[in-house]
Amino acid sequence: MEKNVFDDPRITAVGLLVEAHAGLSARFAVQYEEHGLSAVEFEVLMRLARSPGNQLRMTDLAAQTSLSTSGVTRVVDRMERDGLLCRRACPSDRRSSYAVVTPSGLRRLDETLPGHLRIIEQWFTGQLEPEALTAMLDGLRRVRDAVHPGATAGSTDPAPSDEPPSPLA
Amino acid sequence: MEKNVFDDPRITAVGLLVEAHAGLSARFAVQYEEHGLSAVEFEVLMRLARSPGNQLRMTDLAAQTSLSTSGVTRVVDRMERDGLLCRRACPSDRRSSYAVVTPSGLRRLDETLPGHLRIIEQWFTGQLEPEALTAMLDGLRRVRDAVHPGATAGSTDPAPSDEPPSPLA
DNA sequence: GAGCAACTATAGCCACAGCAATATTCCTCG
DNA sequence: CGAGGAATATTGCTGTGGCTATAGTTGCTC
Repeated sequence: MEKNVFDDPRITAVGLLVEAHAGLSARFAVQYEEHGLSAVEFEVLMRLARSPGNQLRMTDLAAQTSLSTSGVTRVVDRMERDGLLCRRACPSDRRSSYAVVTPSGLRRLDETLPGHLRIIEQWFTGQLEPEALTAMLDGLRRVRDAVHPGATAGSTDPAPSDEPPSPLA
Repeated sequence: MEKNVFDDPRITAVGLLVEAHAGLSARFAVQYEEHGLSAVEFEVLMRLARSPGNQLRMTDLAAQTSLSTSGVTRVVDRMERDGLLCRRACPSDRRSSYAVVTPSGLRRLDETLPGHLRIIEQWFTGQLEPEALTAMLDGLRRVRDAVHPGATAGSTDPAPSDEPPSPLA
């Protein structure tokens, strides 16, 4: 009997992470759709709504999401067309424009958030006792801090902007 | 001072999961690329290589990956064109075809796996002491079992096939 | 002040994947 | 045995997002 690489505990570990993430994302997606949003649109709304003035420069929005700058252009195009966002010229730098959440966008987010939180509680945080939950979250935080999303390549100290790279946590 | 929804611990929790996953996936992606593979191609190779006969019916491959059946058709097209896979007619059911890993595909996987494992260890499993790691993995397993990837909608008992739905863990 | 590099947003082009439609094959029931 | 329905793989169409080029803007250097 030869050793089977596929049973390697490291493979198992990433499998758990990937499948937990995928399953949760799928749950989120169906709930987003109930409110006419996609996952990226929801994330954009969240990032903007938590920013001062409900707005963010396109570049900063790209840095905070998993999108490229051109990707942000397209998403903002769609969401502006749908009335959730609008563009605003940056007074101090004519290269930049702000994406601003409209009242309609804020309303949409308010409608979507309660169900979102309910899903998180039902399928994620509520699945574990408090100690187990904090243990898992501590582990995830350590991993997150290590891989540091935003520092994709092996740069020593990216510091892409003044904003904290991961304000979500 | 009003309560800020964005500081809700549930939001923080999913943020950790999402960012840890995203960061790790990004690390994986650059290593895959060093060996001319994409993430889905690597996953396809893994799923096939661990299956008896290094083969799987297209539908079963779709069920085991995050792809739809048409998605599998395209991926297998590309990988067959690249010589990593080949199609084989199913003798017992002429509707089905097998995707079979070629020796070249197995070689590619063998070349890619060591670096993959190294990345997992460096950025994921190696970031935590053994007890913290198992605590986190136990939590992830509970969440994974709850959301049950493959049962996307609210069906009570999907049981899509005889195969275990998540052989990765 | 002129020149030049860096930055910002966008548009063109392409790859990828999902949905729906289609063709073929299998199975079950009458 | 035949008909109808389920299953399987594929293709067309579409939406999405990344990469690169481009145009406009800023700031730095000399």
